[in-house]
Amino acid sequence: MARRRAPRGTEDLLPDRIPCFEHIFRSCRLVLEGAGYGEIRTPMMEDTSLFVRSLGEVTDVVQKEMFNIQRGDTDLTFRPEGTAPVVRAYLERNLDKQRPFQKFYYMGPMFRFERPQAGRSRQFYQIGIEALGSASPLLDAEVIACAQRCFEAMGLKNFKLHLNSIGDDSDRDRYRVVLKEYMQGLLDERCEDCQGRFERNVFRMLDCKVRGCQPSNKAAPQFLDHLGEESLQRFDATLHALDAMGIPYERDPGIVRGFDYYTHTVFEVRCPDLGARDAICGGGRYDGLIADLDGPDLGAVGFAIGVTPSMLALETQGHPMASPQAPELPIFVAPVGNAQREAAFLLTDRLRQAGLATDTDFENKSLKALFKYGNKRGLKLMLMLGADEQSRGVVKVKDFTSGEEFELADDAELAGALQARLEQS
RNA sequence: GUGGCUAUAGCUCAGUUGGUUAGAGCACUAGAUUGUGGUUCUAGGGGUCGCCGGUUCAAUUCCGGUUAGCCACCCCA
Repeated sequence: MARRRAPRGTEDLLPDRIPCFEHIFRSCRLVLEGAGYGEIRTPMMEDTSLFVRSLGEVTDVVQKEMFNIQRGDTDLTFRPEGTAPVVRAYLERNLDKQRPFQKFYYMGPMFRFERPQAGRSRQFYQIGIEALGSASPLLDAEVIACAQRCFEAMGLKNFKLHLNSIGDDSDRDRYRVVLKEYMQGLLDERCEDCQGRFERNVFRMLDCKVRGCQPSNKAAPQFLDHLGEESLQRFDATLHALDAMGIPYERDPGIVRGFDYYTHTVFEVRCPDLGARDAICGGGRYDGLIADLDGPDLGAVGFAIGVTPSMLALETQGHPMASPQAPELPIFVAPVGNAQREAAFLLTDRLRQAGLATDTDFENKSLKALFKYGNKRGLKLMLMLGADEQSRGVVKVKDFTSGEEFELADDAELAGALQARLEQS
C-alpha cells in the first residue's frame, strides 16, 4: 500500500501528547527565567563551517551525522546542537562588547542523521542554557543546579548527576601522554572499538562499556591526579558550592563528552529507567569556544536537556502529565434538531468571543452520541438548543459533574452565568 | 555504519503444524431508551494479514529481498 510516512527518525506529536511536551517546557522555563536566563531563538540552520569548527572535525556528529544542504555557494546544516549557534549570535550581535556576561536559554528541535533507537531520533527537542562570559567556578555550580531543578520541577524521579573535570588544554595534553603510555601495553586485551579509540581519542577508552575493558579502566591513571593546581582548585570550588546547595552528584571519571569544545567541568544526568540510552542531559564548561569562533577569550558553561528522553522517563515513571490527554474543553453546544445547527454554531461563536472554550457539532451526530463524546472528553457543561428552547429564548444546560439540568436565558448574561457555573464546580 | 528481533482491523494483540467466509478486546456507528452521557445488552461498519519476488495444486502462514519499527553497538539529548 506504501502509505506516506514521516521521514525516518521523525514523528508527529499529536494533540494528546502536547500537554506532556508543554509541561516539560513550562517547568524548565520557570526555573530558568527565575535564575536570570533570557530566551534566545536562533535559526534552525547555520553555516556548516560553524559546527565543523566548534564541535571538531573528527567528531562523529560532524563526520557522519549532519543534515546538510548545499545549493550554489551556500552550505548549510540543520543544527545538531544548540551551543555553537548561541555563541555565534552572541558574537554577531556584539553582545560581548556591550555586556560580556549574558545568560541564555533556548528550546527547540535539533537534527542528527543517526540510526533511530529508543529515546533517539533524527529530529529531537532540546532545552538548553548557555552562560557566556565568565570563568567563575560558581557559575558551573549554578548551571548544574539549574539542570537539577529543571528535572525536579517537571517531577522526574530517580535521576543521577554524573560529574567530572577534564581540565584545560595543557592538563589534557599532559594526561593524554600518561594515558597513552598506560594503554599502549594493554592494547591486546582491549576490545576492537578501543583499538580505534587509542589513536582517535584515548579518553574515550575510559567510558568503554565492554566488560573485558573494565579492569584496565579501573586501574588506569585518573585524570584528577593529573589536573594542574589551578584546575583542581576551580573544580573544588564548584564541588564545594554544589555541596553547600545540597545538590547530589557522583564523581565519575568516565564522563568525557564527545565535543571538542569542552573544558574543566563536564557532566551528564542519567535516568536508569530509560534503556541503554539513559542520558537526559549533558553539559559542561567550554572555555575555548568563544575564542575559537573569533571572539574574545571568555569562559562559558551550559547544558542541554533532551526533551524526548525526558518524556519517555516521565512516561515509564507513570507521571500524570505523561499520559495522553485531550486538550481541555469545558463547554459544548448541542443542536437538538437540524434546524438548530446554525443557531448552535452562532451561540458557540458568541461564547468563544466571551472567552469561554466552547465547541459544537459538525457531523450531524445524535444527541446521544454528543453526550457520549462529551463524557469522554471531560466536558463540564452541555448546552442543548432545540426548537422549544429556541422559541422561548433559552438554552438547557446539563452539568456533567453534578448531573443536574437547568435552563438559562439566551441573552447577554449567558456567558457570565456559564462562567460562574464553571468556577463553582 | 554493524548486529538481533518484529511487521495481521484506527489501537493492543491472538491465529492458521500452508487449504479455500481471518478473530478477540478497546474504539467507532445504530438500536434497546420516540430530544440526554458515564453501567449493561444486541447488531453493524472496518483488513488486497508491510511491500516485491520465489517454492507450491494452494501462501497471511515457508524461503529470499526490500522498507519501516523496536532493541543493542558506535556515538549521543
